[in-house]
Amino acid sequence: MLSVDFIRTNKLKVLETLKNKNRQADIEGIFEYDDKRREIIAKVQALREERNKIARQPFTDDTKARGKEIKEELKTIEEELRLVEEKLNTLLSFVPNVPLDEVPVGKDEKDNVVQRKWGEPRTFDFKIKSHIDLGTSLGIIDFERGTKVSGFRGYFLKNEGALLHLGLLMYVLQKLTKKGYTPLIAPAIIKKFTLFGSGHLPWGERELYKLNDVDDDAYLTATAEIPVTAYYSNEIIDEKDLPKKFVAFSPCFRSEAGSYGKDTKGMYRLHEFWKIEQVILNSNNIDEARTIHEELQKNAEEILQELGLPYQVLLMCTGDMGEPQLKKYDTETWMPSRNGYGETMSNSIMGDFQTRRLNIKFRKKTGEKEYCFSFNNTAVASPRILIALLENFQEKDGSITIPKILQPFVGFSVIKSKGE
RNA sequence: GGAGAGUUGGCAGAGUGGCCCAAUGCGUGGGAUUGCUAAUCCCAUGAGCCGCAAGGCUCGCACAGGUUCAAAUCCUGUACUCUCCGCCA
Repeated sequence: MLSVDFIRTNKLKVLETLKNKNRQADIEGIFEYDDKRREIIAKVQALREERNKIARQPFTDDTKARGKEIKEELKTIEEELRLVEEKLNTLLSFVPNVPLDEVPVGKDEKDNVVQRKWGEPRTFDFKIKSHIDLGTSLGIIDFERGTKVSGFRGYFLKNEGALLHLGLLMYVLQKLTKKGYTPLIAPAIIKKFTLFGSGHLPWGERELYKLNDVDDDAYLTATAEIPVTAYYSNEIIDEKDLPKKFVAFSPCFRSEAGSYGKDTKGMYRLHEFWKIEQVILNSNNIDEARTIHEELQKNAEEILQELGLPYQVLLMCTGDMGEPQLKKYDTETWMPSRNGYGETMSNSIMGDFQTRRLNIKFRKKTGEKEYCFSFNNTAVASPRILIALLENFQEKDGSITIPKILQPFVGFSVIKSKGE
């Protein structure tokens, strides 16, 4: 959410953003409804003022009569205000955030800019297997029974697969905790306001699982970003307590409506996965924002480096970033069976877009209050990362070598082939 | 799921229709005093809006409605917390 003031003073930039991010919003309508709103508020406040004055005076028949009038007038005018505000907020909620200057203008993913690559994709001297074949033959992933029990995109992780999944998450949770991030286990059942707050609504409704039959204000979260960003909703944080850094676990649920045909096999696109997410709240200082963004990026890259997985980092163009983002990096990890890089992490500066919706402010030393900036980046998402892990570290005999860093967390150094 | 008791500012806590535009204390921030520390004293400290300023206004007592000329206070619903019963990991 942007403020009307911001949109007024930066109208050209906002219109340009609509074009660059390929979105639509009724800017003139916003101005119109905002004018109406101001006008009505003035009236409402004047009437309330009179009412309050009368109520503090000695009670007479005259005051009673005037009081009754005011009551009636307020009733209609407050209803009018409610409708205007509702309309204004709806219009406002569709205005995307304005990207930073260094973000490339572009139409779609083809216009993203590779920032750097790390690691050489391994060349194999044998015919490689996909994670699907590896997982099945090693007895560590069971897709058939997964879909039997859970449905399309269902899976079981089994034996070393199960241990690897949890070990990875624990490794990352511990690593970032040591860096001073607060570990957090976030709720997966969340209220609607958190989704609106994060910017997943009003745009992404189709992506979400809704628990209508149980509770009409209950959804399954798509990422820990949503509950964790809302953690401080309606709160004011002392500037000296910033930044707030979290490393948060949650299961993630995605209906993937609209992508039925995509990535239908394997562990790339799933309805259900587990993820450790980095979430930071800070002041609205833009230089600090860039620094924090790089810190989040460095954490993610360190993880991939320690795992020994080749990756590339992309600076996302305007057309391929979401509504709330000021700037976004995607980190893509090498996946041999795709013969290419696949997205495994996504790192965003959200500015005050989310914090306005969630009403999260910070108090400066001077006592002034302003909206915080929010940030988030994946730390690790599994099973997707298992694709890279299994495929990159497979051996000729079908076994998998486990990266050193993970061994203490999983309790083995190799997943042995069950014999061929 | 059932029965009962609660919910006032960062915290404690007063207020049971109009003198509440929420007392007081603690905490916090700023200042004075001060070899250092402590203590003491002064100012500020719910949210927001208007104004260059002086100053003014609105909202706010879990949330949402309602009654009333007037609501923290009365009524209804909801959420949450606590105690007990049931169920459950």
